[in-house]
Amino acid sequence: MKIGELAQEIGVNTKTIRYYEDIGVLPPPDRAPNGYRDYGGEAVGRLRFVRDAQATGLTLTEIASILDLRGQGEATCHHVLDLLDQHLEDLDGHIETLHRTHDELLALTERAKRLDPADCTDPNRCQTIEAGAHIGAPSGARARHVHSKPHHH
Amino acid sequence: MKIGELAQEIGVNTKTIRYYEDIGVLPPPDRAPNGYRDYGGEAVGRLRFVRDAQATGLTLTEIASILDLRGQGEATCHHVLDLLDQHLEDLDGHIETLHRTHDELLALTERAKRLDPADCTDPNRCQTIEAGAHIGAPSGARARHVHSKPHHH
DNA sequence: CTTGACATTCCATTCGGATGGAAGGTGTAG
DNA sequence: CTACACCTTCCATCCGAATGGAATGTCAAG
Repeated sequence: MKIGELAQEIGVNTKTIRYYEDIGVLPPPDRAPNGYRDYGGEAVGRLRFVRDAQATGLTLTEIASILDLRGQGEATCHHVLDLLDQHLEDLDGHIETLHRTHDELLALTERAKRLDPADCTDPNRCQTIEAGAHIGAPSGARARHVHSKPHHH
Repeated sequence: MKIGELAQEIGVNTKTIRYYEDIGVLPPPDRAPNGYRDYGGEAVGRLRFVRDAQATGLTLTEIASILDLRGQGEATCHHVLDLLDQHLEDLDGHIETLHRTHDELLALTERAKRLDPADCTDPNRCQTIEAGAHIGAPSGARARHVHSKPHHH
């Protein structure tokens, strides 16, 4: 299958696919006689996994190191396992934060809707905003998570 | 409290806090006579909320539009509500993807560990990789989610 | 045999989200 | 007084993740 078909199947830009190939997230596919990239069926699953893994917060580089490392030996094996372990742990915390904040946002919208049957008539006060103003303030112990990855410059 | 104290409390760089202020995510705090930023207690909750909201995938701009908009009138109210609704929906899907991929990753590491009591002795084959090679391929209906937000350039 | 949809490579730009560093002011402990 | 940590503003840079566009090639349909 050609790059455009793959792109459409997964719903990404062809540019993105070439970019993934450049940075080593996707292996270079075969080429048709005319030089066009020619993908086999596995490519779909691969790409799909990349998007999912990305959604869990893995960077493309980490995903690459999981999927595209053969020929590196023992050290890397441990490295990859550690990475996965660590990420799973992070992920659990992250999911928790998500749930918590989900509930907060939900409460916020509900309150705003209830507050608001008269439909925000005063152009100088947005009640959603008022309602949100004190958000996050008086609610108990809050685990820090977010970007445990420090930016490393 | 001074910017450094706030920063330490939440665990972010002071630069980041000034940056948030610049882009309107945090309101300009009072200033001490010497010009230093002087934060009240609410700032902690605010900043905490920003980090949590960010963790759910809201961009700083969206967070700003939720928290920092008074004086815009009706249109904006609806806009904010829509944004929240939409985001909650996205969030549910996202959490689901996270769970699914969490399970996949977990299975992957487990399998790798089991496969591997002899500890990856062949420097030319990483079994974790082999195990991962077919990942994402033959497992049923997979809801697309990830970045529903198209990049808008 | 041209028109249009798709490819290719290569280089530049965008965007969001920070972070670095210079140049200088402030405040407090020794 | 002098370190020294901390603050200020302003400007530059970095990173990850794409995306845009130019110049060119390929192919199928009319």
